[in-house]
Amino acid sequence: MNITFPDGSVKEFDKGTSGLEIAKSISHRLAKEALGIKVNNDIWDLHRPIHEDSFISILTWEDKGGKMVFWHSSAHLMAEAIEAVFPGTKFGIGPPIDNGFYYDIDTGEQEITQADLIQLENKMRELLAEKSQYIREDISKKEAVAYFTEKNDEYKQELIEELDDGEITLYKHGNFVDLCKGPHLPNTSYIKAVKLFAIAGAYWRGDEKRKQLTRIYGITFPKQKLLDEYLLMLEEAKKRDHRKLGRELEIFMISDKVGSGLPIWLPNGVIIREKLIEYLKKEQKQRGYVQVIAPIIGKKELYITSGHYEKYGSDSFQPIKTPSEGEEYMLKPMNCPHHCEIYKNKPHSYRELPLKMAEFGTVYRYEQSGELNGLVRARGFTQDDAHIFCTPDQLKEEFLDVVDIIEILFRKLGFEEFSAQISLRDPNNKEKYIGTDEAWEKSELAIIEAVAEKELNAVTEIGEAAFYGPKLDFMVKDALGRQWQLGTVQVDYNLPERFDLTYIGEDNQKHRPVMIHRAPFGSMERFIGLLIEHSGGDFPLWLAPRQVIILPISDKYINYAKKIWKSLDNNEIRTSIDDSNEKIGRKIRDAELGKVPYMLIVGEKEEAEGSVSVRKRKSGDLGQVKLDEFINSISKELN
RNA sequence: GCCGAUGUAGCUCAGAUGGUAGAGCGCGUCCUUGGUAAGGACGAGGUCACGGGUUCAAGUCCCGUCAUUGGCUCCA
Repeated sequence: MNITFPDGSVKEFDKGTSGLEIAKSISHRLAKEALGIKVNNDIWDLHRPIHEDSFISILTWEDKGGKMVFWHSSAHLMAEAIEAVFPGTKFGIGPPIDNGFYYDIDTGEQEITQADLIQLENKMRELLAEKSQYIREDISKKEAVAYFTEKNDEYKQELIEELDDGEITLYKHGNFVDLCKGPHLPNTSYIKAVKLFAIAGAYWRGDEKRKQLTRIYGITFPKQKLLDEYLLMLEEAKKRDHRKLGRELEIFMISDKVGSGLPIWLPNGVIIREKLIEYLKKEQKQRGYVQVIAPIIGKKELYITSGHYEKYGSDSFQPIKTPSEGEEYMLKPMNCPHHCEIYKNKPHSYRELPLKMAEFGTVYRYEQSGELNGLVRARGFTQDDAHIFCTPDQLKEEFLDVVDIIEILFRKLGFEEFSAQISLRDPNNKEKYIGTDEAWEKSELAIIEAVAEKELNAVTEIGEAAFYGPKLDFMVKDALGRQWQLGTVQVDYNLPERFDLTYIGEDNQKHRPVMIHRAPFGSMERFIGLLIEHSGGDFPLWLAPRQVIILPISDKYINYAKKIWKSLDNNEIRTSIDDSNEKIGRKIRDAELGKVPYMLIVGEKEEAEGSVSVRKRKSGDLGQVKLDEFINSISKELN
């Protein structure tokens, strides 16, 4: 049979040759590193014989597929350990995930706690040393049902029910047998380092109404060194946690007494926030957006009209009642209903469209308590919202313009790597959505074409659209490679309908405009939370709350420091003076930990020459320059 | 909302088996007036999240509430 390699070369092998044998024929090293083999479009066990002409690639730790095989096998190993330590445990599912694997289990009466993880880890180490082979076995549905019925494992039984006879396989290793389609490592000894992390509850099959199982998360590696690096990375992430840095750098606070999920912006945070807003406003103004400001409450009827009350009313902050009239007002959960009312304030001609209405609007949503997370998930937050009212024909162009803004913003903030997700409707399930086929086709096409034109790296998800229109979401990767969902662009046919929005067309007839909702940052809170973690608190100069700090060598030079401060302040450079009674080394350390981009050290020499000694955050001493020179260069940097 | 963990000074954390609270950092005062990542001395800070209960006695044990946190579910 002919085996085609990823580089296109073809080599002949005997029928029944396994992936491992093919790897060996290439190099000893590859055979050692191989974890699985991709045969055509499936991943197979290395030991599984190949009988037909195939395209193959050998998967190692470097491949995502290789890691998946590795972690899937690790999940089985953990299951074996669990069964040994907690006999009678029933098993749900145990898949690999982006960083490791988990297994959902039901230990019945036996309670499993954090402390047991150590024991399980030890058991896993013991088991992997046994070098048990992972053995694949085809089994009939009847046999499979019989096996798991006897084992009294109703979860596996349920999974089998949904499979067709003839496609059921078991994997055995050591003392553990699992219903599993594989693939797996040749044997357990590939796993060299084990770490179990956490116990969590997880609903069986993700269904809130079903039993909650115990989920154990773990990660394994083929080398101890890789585990050490991973743990180090986790520590780094912890250091960058926006909740920790947000407190230390006095960006925001949360007070139990004010309410959970309600971040309060401190002066340093306000500077960052206002700078970002200023930048986006400028960008929007150039593109013809107009700013509006709506109140943060609105009558309940407004949200009944918009449909939000019906859908979210009972899970929202409940209505505010007026003292006498018996009217009910709600905290606004979205800005769009207000903006629709603004649109209706006067009749519109097609000549005015697109109308781009922007507001940094603060909204309140009663997020579930378990979801709250610093700035990243809050109950009160400010969207960098805008609604574009346009004709269907203008949709694509407007979409492109929005994508353009998002790109510019992300680049400006140093997120070079970002991707997008196109969410379309499920054409087999049209009743879930509102709007005509024609409108959907037009708007989906507009998004797809806009994405293609911008050459965005996008995935398409069918059935993920909102009920009122398709959308495009943007994801960025932060400095540690973590994905965050940020900006969103959504097409909406629903609200124009509900609010009966119209414009007069060229034909002198009334037409329905289309609305685009868009928020490039998503929310100021979420975005700044991400920015904190991405930058580790080392904000770019233009956003840094304190841009320059003057460090006098001793208090003899405080007067000179004040003079410098005045010059910098006149140039709108955010400057402070460390007039504490400390030595220069200490002042530098404090400024460094305070993440101030520039330190100006001034003493006898500097005062005599009208200069400053510049020290840059993280890079150190840049030498002595004239004050004017420094102001020039920093102003240039800020351009 | 659900499962697990946690809640002690502004921050980070110690406080076996119940006997009336401690460190480092920060803060204040004083000494020191210094040249590129921590100068020194002294001092002030705590209803041990809150509410009940057990006990002669609770930071410590039990119950409840609130909050934080790791997940799950949800996310206009």
